Amino acid sequence: MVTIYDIAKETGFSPATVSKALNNYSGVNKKTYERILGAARDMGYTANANARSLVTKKSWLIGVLFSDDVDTGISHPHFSGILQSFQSSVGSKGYDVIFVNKVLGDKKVSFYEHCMLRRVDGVMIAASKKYTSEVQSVVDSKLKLVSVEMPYPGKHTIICDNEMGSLQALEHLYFLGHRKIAHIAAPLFSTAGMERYSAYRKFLEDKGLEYKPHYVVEAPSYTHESGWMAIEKMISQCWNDMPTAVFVAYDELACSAIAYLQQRGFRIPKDFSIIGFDDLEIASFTSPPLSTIRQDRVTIGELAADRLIRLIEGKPGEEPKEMRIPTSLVIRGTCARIE
Amino acid sequence: MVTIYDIAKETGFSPATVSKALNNYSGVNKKTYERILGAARDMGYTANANARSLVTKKSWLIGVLFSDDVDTGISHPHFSGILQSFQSSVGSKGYDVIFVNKVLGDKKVSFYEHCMLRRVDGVMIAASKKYTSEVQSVVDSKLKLVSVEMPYPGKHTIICDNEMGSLQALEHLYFLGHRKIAHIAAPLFSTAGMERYSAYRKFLEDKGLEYKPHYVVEAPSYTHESGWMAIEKMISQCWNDMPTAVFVAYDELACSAIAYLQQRGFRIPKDFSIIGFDDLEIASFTSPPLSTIRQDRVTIGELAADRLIRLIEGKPGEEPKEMRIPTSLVIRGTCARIE
DNA sequence: CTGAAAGCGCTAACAG
DNA sequence: CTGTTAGCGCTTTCAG
Repeated sequence: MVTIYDIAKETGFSPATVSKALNNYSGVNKKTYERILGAARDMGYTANANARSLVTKKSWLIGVLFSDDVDTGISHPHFSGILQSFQSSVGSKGYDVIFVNKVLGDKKVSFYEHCMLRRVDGVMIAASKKYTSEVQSVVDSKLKLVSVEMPYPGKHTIICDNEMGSLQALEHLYFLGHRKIAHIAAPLFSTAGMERYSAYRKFLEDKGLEYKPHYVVEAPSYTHESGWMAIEKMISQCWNDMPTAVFVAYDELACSAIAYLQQRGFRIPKDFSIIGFDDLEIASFTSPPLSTIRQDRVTIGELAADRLIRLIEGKPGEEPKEMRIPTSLVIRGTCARIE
Repeated sequence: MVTIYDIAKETGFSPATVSKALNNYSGVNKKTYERILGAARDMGYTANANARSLVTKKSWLIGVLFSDDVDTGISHPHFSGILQSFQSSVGSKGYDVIFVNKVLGDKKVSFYEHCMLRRVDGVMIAASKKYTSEVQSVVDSKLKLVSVEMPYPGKHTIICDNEMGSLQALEHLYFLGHRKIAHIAAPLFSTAGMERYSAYRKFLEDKGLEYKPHYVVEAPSYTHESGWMAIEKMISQCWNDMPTAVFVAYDELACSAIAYLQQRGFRIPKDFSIIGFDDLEIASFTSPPLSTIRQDRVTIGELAADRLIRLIEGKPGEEPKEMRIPTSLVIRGTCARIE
């Protein structure tokens, strides 16, 4: 492995000068600069980030923290969309992303310890569950952080405007003449689940519609099966008072609901109008394609990256606050005017 | 930031002993061990991975290399499934994963340079395109590596058995009585695209079926739109000699094809039987749900992790070779017996 | 079982 | 403009 000492020896300059040249410092003679860079290239030199971080106390590493469970795994389409955008944004500023896990080797290491071990410059939190002590320990620490799935007081939070989105969905249904609107909620321990449910309640109240407990089912998780169970339960408990439309808090649950209803012989949107939330890729592929609320994952990722880097680099940034990213209504084929 | 020197001072032992205790070395008195660990905990000590890596020359970092384009981005469902499994496997052995990009800060850094800068212990390559010099430079280097999307001679490759899968799909169609089988190929510059296409040709030959050029369309990319264009082209060029079934090399393309055909008034599977490849999540949500070939992403990720770590740790491992992971046929609703 | 000393590769004053 | 010196925090011989 070639070091700056090797280059120093080769070119006759001191390690210090070599370091300066390699880092594009101002006060270096053009000739020596070129001599050094030439030698570095010829000798196949690459800087050692570990050594550099040790002295500069900056790792150029950002930890991404997410729960290990299904909710926000890497392969979760919503989260991976945000991650993709976040990763490429911070990448363009020179930062690498590492995943922060609870498990590291045989030892179980806490999220916080993992972040410290790697001396990350900042953390992006994408955990969706209510305060767990594990996550809380990094929130309470001095680590710079942004959050993208749930708000933490006093911290930058870039999160979708769940109320706005829910209202867009509900207003759309209302506009189409629906008054008997049911709701399949996402797990209420998650921010998204809870906020969308609250917006549903608020909407009913604002419109003077009666809240019927049997019109609401909470899906136990964000999965396919969960959606299936939820709609099944809903149909059975609404048998004597069927809704005409259902606002489903998550596209994947909505897709399962459609599949279930169609299998039971109901027609979508003739018998039931369905509207989802998130605009996952699958929403385009159901038949009919799912009307839903789009979340701007690219913007969320970019903004989170921007805020975090400002925090890290001490740039004048806005005060840490909760930013709500607007949603938009995507009309496809699962909502019909009531007859 | 508390260091081992602080602990040494606090406990009265030397930094060397502290280090040994913290790392569970054998020759340490039980009493001192406990004293040191207690102090470390009380003082909120966390090791500095950068300093450690500098001396041990081991970073516990694994680079994941993928093309920046749509094909294998983090949010690509196939890739993210493998990544998820890979990440959690290596994580349990103490390794962290970083994404290796071409862009890092303002400078464009090559994949290889990025790996070197971070002194990664190994690399997982998930690029699907034919040899690009960028990727090639890391393949030709001394970096330990495994590949999961395309084979590199002399390197561990864990990849799905595309021929097996294609044959399963084709035999299924054949069994259902189809003889006029078309093929929508995935981009032929990718391993999967090429191998599945080759298997299609081989199958025709083995069955003594005629190869008709108008029965084959190559989708320009792995996207929704691309699938739409491909099926459109196919229908137009087959107008006088329609196939009864089409083997589509990638689920997402297949889903678009279904949507297009249905919109044109064709019935699936009555007018056309469709079978996909990969068993992405969306395959369950089309209507009818898509019959397809399942790839075992979990196994691929685990095996890749295992092989790479063996390589890194110099454990007795098998010779680097190409491992083909078996596929399985998933029968759902898009293939029917010909009438 | 414990400690002294050296050094991993690099940067950051501070001189010259 | 260039070099000297001193660490960053940790591990690793090698003595004791």
